[in-house]
Parts: sequence; C-alpha cells; structure tokens
Amino acid sequence: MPMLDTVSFAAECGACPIRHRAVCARCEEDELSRLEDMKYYRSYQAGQTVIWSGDRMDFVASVVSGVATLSQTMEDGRRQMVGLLLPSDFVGRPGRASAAYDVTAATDLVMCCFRKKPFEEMMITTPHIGQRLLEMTLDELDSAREWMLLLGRKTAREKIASLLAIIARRDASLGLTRPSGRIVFDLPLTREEMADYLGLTLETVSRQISALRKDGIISLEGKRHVTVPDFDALLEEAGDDSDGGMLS
Amino acid sequence: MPMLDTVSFAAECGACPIRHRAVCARCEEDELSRLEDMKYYRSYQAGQTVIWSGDRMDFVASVVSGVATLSQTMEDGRRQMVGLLLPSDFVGRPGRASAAYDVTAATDLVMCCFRKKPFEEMMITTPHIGQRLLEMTLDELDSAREWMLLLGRKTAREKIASLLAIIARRDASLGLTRPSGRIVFDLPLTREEMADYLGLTLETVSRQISALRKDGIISLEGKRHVTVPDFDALLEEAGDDSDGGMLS
DNA sequence: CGACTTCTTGACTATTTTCAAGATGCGTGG
DNA sequence: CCACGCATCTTGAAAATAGTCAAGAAGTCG
Repeated sequence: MPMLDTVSFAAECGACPIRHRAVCARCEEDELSRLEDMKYYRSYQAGQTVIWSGDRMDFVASVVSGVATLSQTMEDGRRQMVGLLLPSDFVGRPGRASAAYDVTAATDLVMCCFRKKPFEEMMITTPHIGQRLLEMTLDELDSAREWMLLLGRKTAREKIASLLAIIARRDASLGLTRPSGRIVFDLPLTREEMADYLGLTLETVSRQISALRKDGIISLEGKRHVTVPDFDALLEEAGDDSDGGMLS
Repeated sequence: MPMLDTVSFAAECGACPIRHRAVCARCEEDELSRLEDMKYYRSYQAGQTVIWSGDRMDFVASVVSGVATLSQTMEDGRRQMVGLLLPSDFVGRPGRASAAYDVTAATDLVMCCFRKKPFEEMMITTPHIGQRLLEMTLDELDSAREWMLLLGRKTAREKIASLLAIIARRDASLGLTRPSGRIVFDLPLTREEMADYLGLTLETVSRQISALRKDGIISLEGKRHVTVPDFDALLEEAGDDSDGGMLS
C-alpha cells in the first residue's frame, strides 16, 4: 500500500486554479486568510484510496487537480460508483463524523483539505461558504439524478456514449480542447471503473466501446486516448436531448 | 384534467405537522411570521401533475401531506423517477427559474408553497433557512446515491424488496405502525410508478411481487395493502447491510 | 352491476452477464 | 534495448435476467 503524502504546496489561495469554482468561490480576502489557516494539501497517486467508507474523517476537502471517485460496495462485492470528483468538487460532509463512501484517486490527485472543526465553525459565522456549498450540493444532486436516469433506463451503448460525452464536455470546458465538432481526450478511468460507474460489467464496457469504434463514433489510440470526430453524433448515441442536459 | 386548487388552510405554522422537519425547522418565531406572509397552500389529487419539467416555477414548496414523485422522461418516452417526495420534503430550487423535473402527486397531496422571490431574499438575510436547506439537500444527495446503487447493481427482486423496505420504514418512522418485526402499510405507488422508480418494467415488478408473496416475505390484501411478517427477512432480500442504510 | 383501469401470468425474445481464453500494453530488470 | 511478467483489455460462447407482446383476471369507481 502506498502512503499518504502531505505536501507543502504553493499554498496561496489567490493563485489557486480552482479559486473561482470551489467551495471558497465567494469568500472575501479576510475569509480566505481564515481558510488558509485551517488548510493543508495532500497528494495521492492514481489508484490510491483517499478514505474508506465508515472511516473517521477529520477534514473536508476540495479537489485541486486530478480525478477522484466516490463509490459504494455491497457485502458480496458488487460496487457502484456514485460520483466522479473533478477539480473544484467538494469532498466530505460538514456535521458528519465518518465517510459515507469510499473515495479513491482515479488519477494522480491533489486535494486542498480543511480541518473539519474550524471549517464547521466558519460555516456558522460566515454565510459565504454555506451558500456556495448549497449551490454546489444542489448541482451534485442534479448530476446524481441525471445519473439515475442513465442507470435505470439507458442501454449499455447509451451509457458508454453518455460517459464519453460527459468526460469530453468536461475537458472542453477546462479549455483543454477547442469546442468544435472534433474532440480529443484521455479516459481517466479503467474499463472496470467505467463499468462500476455505469452499472455494467467490464466486458460489456469493452464490447460497447469496440462497437462505437466500429461504427465510427469514436476512434482510439491505445486504450485511453479517444478521438470523437463528431460530438453531435456521440450525443445522438447517448440518447440525451440535444442540449446534452445543460441546466440553466 | 383536474384543476389546481388553492386552499385556505389552517395556516398557522405553529400547528404545522411538518414544522420541525421541513425547511423552516430552524426558524425563530419572527422568521416564521415572515414566512407566513409569503406562503399559501395548494392541494392536488392523486395522479395530478404539479409541474412539468421546463415550466416556469414561481414558487418553492414543502410537502405537507401525501406523496409526490420527481421524474425525468427521455424523448422516446422512457421514464425514470428520480425522487420520492414525502411530508416535509422540499420542492424547487432557489435561483432556478424553471422546473428541472416533472412533479406529480402520487397520492392526494398538500403543499405549502412560498413565493420564490421573497423566499430567495429571505435566504440571503436569514441563515436558518439556507442552513436547513443545505442539510436537507445533503440528505437527498445521500438518498440519490443509495438509489444509484440500487439502479446500477441490484437485481429485480432486490429492487422490489428495497422499495418495500423504504416505504415500510418511512411509515414506521411516522408512527403509523409499531416498529416490531411485523409491519403493515399501503403502497402509495402503482406498479407502473414502482417500475419507473426501480428502472424496471411493470411486468417485472408484478412478477417479483408475486415471487416475494409466494416465498412468504410479504403478503397482500388487494393490490396495495402489504403485510411484512418479518422485516429483517425483507431487508435480507433487499441486499442491504443489516443497518438498512441508516446514516449517522 | 358493468366498464375501465390496473394488475397478473404466460410464452418468447433481447440484452447483458458469466465464464473462459487469449491479446495488448506497460513497467521493470537483465 | 529488449524480454519477461503482470495487469488490463478484448472477444467468444453459453447462460441468466429482464423485457416485449399478448391475453385474461382482479379490483375500482361510477
């Protein structure tokens, strides 16, 4: 098992890449400096577990870079991913002592952690944090519900296309690719992780990716590097309405 | 189509049955009286639509009595329920102009509606509402994630057992039945609504209910009235860990 | 009591899973 | 630099689960 690594980072909130999107987005300068006093960074390697469900959790955190997954496991080993945590996403629940889900680093990961006690106190005294967290939680709830539609009603092919579209759109919104019809990105997940997210087996994931490739919806170099020649065609396969689930 | 019905209700917040659990739970007397100024009650009959996805929504609301459903529909008609709204649950999203989901009355329903504009203003000036709403939203997010596990990984039989367990537990917590091994309740949903909630067809729902009946896990009088002789046996069928997903 | 909706059950079909074998790619060490 | 070993991925064949189509039963409401 690899070890946790507490990092001394370029720790200026002012220079933080997720400053404007994370839970601290609405904070004023003085609030930020209070946050700086309770924060520390942690890095994890791809594959490392951040925390196990049920473990005591004495911090909350924002994802700074990389991708983490939230997942639940049944006694017999069946696993379902219940969230994909991207930069600026929030981890942990104020007021709860232990983790409700397994959190795993899907890629190399950096998190900005806040000691829980002072963070909770600050939530009471300053409204900006709680307001922003409410906004973010409502957004997550919408995502979770969109995912419920996928899990409950979409076919395997639609599930794969939907996941690819989400990842593609996210990369595009981070400015890593131009928002034309052609999109290129790397999958941050293994086939098994995709299966756990989509409620499928890894074999079905593999087959459907092959099928989408055969049909020219995507092309692959290696196993992770994906090219989508026509994003609209991908959305068509995903079965979403044309706006792709954008909520005003 | 039945019509909307605006009701003059026994409108005292002090006597409200959901006073201690709803979004107003933390409000002081003076805050309650501000809420009274912006509130009105509405009743709906079982089957009636409260609001359609995409419709403009100039209120937010709490469910006072009855059961409502939140659902999403794909272009080709596939439908997935994404939430079950019980007394004290909150409907609507502050800061959003239109409904993101279809809201339907599953049973006769009474809602306590707040005009959206003043409610949003009050959220900024008084922290109690936003704090409580954050708590409730985090709880809903947990429920949604529990449902994702069900939709993605459970078998049809486990899905049915899980739904029955949830309804049974809820009725018990409302004090309608004693919390012994034996539990009796009425299903608030049709087979089709159950199917939409569970990501199944109504035929599969029907078959699995018959199977649970044949195996003695439940018994039925009529189609809606259910007796669970041994609640632990039902939980076993649901595939949950023994605590039944209770979160501290 | 009768019409209509809701529900049940049967037979067949489709999709996804399971089990199994082999291919590909990646990192490490010779 | 190449080869080996391990993890990841692909593909095939058979099996299981849930879906579809269809008919009829039960319950409900007027």
